[in-house]
Amino acid sequence: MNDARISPTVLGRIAEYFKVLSEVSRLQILCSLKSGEKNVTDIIETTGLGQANVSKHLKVLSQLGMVHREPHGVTVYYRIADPSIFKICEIVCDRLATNLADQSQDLEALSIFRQTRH
Amino acid sequence: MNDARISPTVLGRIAEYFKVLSEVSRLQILCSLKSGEKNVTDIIETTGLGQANVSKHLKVLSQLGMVHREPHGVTVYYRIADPSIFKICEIVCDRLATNLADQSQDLEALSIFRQTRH
DNA sequence: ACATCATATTACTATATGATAATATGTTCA
DNA sequence: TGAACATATTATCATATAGTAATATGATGT
Repeated sequence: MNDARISPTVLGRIAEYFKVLSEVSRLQILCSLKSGEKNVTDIIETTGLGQANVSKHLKVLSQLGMVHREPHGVTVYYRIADPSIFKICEIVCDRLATNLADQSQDLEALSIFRQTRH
Repeated sequence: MNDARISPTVLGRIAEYFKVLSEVSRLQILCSLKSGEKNVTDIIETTGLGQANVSKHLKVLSQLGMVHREPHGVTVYYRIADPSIFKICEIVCDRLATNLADQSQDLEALSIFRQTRH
């Protein structure tokens, strides 16, 4: 009934969270960390992204608490700090999959126009 | 072990989905539809956003299959087409809440520095 | 046909940010 | 101390897009 008006401040936090997840490069980085802790050089290699770029993205990710930063001597290790990210991605993937399925079903419905030649 | 390299195309789709959810205005619109179907004028009123702005956002939302568009005569009704949005938002909110809780616990830990005056 | 109303589109501006090259910081080891 | 290396920062450019005013489209009732 009532629309449970959520304060713009809270919506802003949520939007901020989604914005971090809305870049392919950052998703690549998160995926590369899914199998476990990696240092920056490893991340650069597995993602193919530029060094400065990776460094900047890692800063964003760690500032929002999505990854955990742990320096060891001269190298710095990062790991996923917020596994709920992947649960969220799963839901999105499911949704995208069903969308695609619906679309292909629509296409299937058009089969009545197909010429049946053999 | 292996990082299950997801194709950039798929990651792009996922990123696109998150990008749509990463704007406060669009979250406002989605929230205003949570209680049920609304026409554009209603959405404009409940969100306080400009008309052109709402119209543009609704186009984005419906093109990505998040809302469903249904014209009735001169007015157009929109409704949530993808309720999994709210499940996702819930997870994010939980996460933000625990983040805040952690932070306030950190603050609490600093209490050893507090002067105990009464 | 015309006036009215709801919604959509267009054109424009201002702002944000992703990518990258160059440079800086900071650590280890000789 | 100084060289070598890993990571971070800065400056810059190019691109994307949110907001808005003005206008267009399209349906309804007279």
